[in-house]
Amino acid sequence: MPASQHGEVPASGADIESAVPRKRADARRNEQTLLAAAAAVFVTDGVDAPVRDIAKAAGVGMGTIYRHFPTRADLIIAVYRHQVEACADAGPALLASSATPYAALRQWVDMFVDFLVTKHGLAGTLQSGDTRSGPLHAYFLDRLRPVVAALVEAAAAAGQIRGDVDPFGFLYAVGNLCAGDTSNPHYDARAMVHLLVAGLAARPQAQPAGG
Amino acid sequence: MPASQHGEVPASGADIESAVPRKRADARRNEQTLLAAAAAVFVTDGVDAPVRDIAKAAGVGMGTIYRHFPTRADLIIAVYRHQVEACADAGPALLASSATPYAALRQWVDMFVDFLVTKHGLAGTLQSGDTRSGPLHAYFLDRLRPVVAALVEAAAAAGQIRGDVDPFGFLYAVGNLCAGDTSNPHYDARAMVHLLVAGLAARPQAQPAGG
DNA sequence: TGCTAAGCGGAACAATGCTCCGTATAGTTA
DNA sequence: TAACTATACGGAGCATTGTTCCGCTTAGCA
Repeated sequence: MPASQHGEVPASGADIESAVPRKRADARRNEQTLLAAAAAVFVTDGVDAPVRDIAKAAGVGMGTIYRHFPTRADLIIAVYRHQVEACADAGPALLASSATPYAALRQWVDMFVDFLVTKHGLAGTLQSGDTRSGPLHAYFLDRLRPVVAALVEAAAAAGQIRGDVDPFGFLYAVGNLCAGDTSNPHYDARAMVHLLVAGLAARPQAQPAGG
Repeated sequence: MPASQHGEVPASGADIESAVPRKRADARRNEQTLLAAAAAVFVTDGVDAPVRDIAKAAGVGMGTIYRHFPTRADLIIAVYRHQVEACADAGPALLASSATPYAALRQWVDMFVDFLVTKHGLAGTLQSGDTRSGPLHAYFLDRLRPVVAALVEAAAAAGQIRGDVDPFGFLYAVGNLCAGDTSNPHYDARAMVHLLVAGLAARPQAQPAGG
């Protein structure tokens, strides 16, 4: 199957001639500089740092950023791509190594939450439905939804969680729970996600939904 | 007791002389016009509508908006104050009328979620930790936290939910779950909140929290 | 060494929250 | 009724931020 094959991306498809004529050396150098600078700025100022600050940190102009990364969201994707891929790969691995599918699901969620919570503002950018964040939103969800779906379906098949859980909605919900003021000492995103995951395993009972 | 006494606000404290010298007639008229216009714009364009649009809809200038409402957030608070107060009042009422505290909690959460979900963008504005939304954030949380705390504590005392639930965090979490792209047909905020509430009632089990 | 396409920097544009200040007027007083 | 002043108003303007545009520079090649 045409799986992910991420990791090193030397010259983005060097085999297919004519398609990508190989970038100029300074361009490749700048791309790496930008990724490093962006990662550093994201750590100190959060993912919401202005594009200008990143350009300044990298010592390049605005135009250079936007030639390499069409939008802010694309830059964010590029910076975190490796970690997202690692999360995606961890799903099947946990499913294979854990005692039960539900245990795998819990571990996977813990890993994902750790990722989101430590990247200040990332979860927020992920959820905001504005046009600009579109690509980021789509990338995360497209990449991770199948992984979550496999975990959820396995746990449901094993009878460990209810069978009516929408994987997409669940993933989105976990992201939402990690959004907002992450530095707020009074809000413990991990605890709330644990509650949500516990709810997954609870036997569905008649909800007095008044609406 | 100096309770809320919201609803009509004739001259904001007519008894205390000198403190508030009673606004001019045109000012009072404009404030009402603004509230109505803002409410209408929020319904059609969402809570994130630009201040300029609201000014235009009300037929006033920017200055007029900002004299009446120091920030965007204050305007939003004013528009939804009645509904927030209604939510706050519903807490004790449900606790008194419901069969069990947990049932009251569930019903209250349903009511709150209905409120948030139908006001496009409100939950998002609520959570975003930026300075501008500060007042809104603070108002909602300060007003509703005690209500949720009473519900949660009653349910915990009755042994219906776990005892280690932080009311603040729970309220914040519900708000978060309602944030994001509410119009996304693939995301059902109500269902996710139900999951969270179900997790409240689940017996705490050893979480393999790796951290 | 010279040429050209690829790449670069940063000014400029658009959107948006908010401030400032000159002008208009409600309410009062003579 | 006329004059006066505190109050209120309108909207231009400022600051921030994502994004685009375009003239200048330079890597890579002949």
